[in-house]
Amino acid sequence: MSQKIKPTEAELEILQVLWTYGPSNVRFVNDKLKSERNVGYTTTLKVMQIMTEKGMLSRDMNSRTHIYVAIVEEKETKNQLIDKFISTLFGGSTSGMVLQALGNQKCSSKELNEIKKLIDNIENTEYNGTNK
Amino acid sequence: MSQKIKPTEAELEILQVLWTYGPSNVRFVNDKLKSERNVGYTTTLKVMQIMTEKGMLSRDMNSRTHIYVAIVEEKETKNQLIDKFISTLFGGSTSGMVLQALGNQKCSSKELNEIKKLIDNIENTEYNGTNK
DNA sequence: TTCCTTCTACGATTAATTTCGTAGATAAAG
DNA sequence: CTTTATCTACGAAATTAATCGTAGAAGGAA
Repeated sequence: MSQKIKPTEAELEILQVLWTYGPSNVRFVNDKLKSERNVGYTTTLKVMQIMTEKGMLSRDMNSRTHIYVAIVEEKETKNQLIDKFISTLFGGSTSGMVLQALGNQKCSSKELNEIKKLIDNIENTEYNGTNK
Repeated sequence: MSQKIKPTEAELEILQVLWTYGPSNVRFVNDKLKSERNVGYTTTLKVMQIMTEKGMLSRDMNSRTHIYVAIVEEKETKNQLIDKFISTLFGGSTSGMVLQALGNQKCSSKELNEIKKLIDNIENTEYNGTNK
């Protein structure tokens, strides 16, 4: 069983950068964050240090400029967040959430087809034990 | 344009109750919350009072026991939360989020069919102007 | 009326998060 | 070598959220 991962807003933004671009130093992460909103360098540094203490990140301290790596896994973390989101807002109904998301977001027909394809996949593997 | 609605965790729980059961007093809401986790009566009272100040709720103070009503709309609020969720975690890709949600949650085949039906609907109305 | 329960108001505290300033070390530039 | 830029460490302030205790009003029961 995996421990409960509960990143704060600021932590999530940082994880996004590390998941997207891979191991990075504080300067790089802060630059990425600043393209979205205003945030000071030492603020980002501090949060990343705290995340390291919490075990979300690890860092290579060999060079003066530390390189940080996300330890928490992207897929697992996002799944956990989706889970919580669905259970809080949609009484645990995945389809309820999906219906609302699809009903109100713009989604290209290509994307819609991908989703249908996935659903077909799930339905087809439903009885051979790879999906329960 | 609607103002930004940003309920906290505790506030969301309360909204859920009010959306589900309609106008309620503090006692009722607190009882519902307590079926999920431990929370004191005055805590719930306080949060609901704050929500009223913030304009999320209104209340009928005619009787001694105040009746609270959710002012923020369920659908609109959830849409806003989904939007933020998708943009923070999936770079704004609705299908990305849906794929991950469907891929990792259990969903009955009945639900999957509902989703497919909805997709078909969207695709069919895509060219007659009711959906862009 | 008297006692017990329930309700709101309000203040205060705790806790978690976010933010940033400053100091000191190291590296790079001149 | 001296100056300037950059980095980490650290402390602490500012914000925001969540929790609860207590007081006093109001209602109901005996």
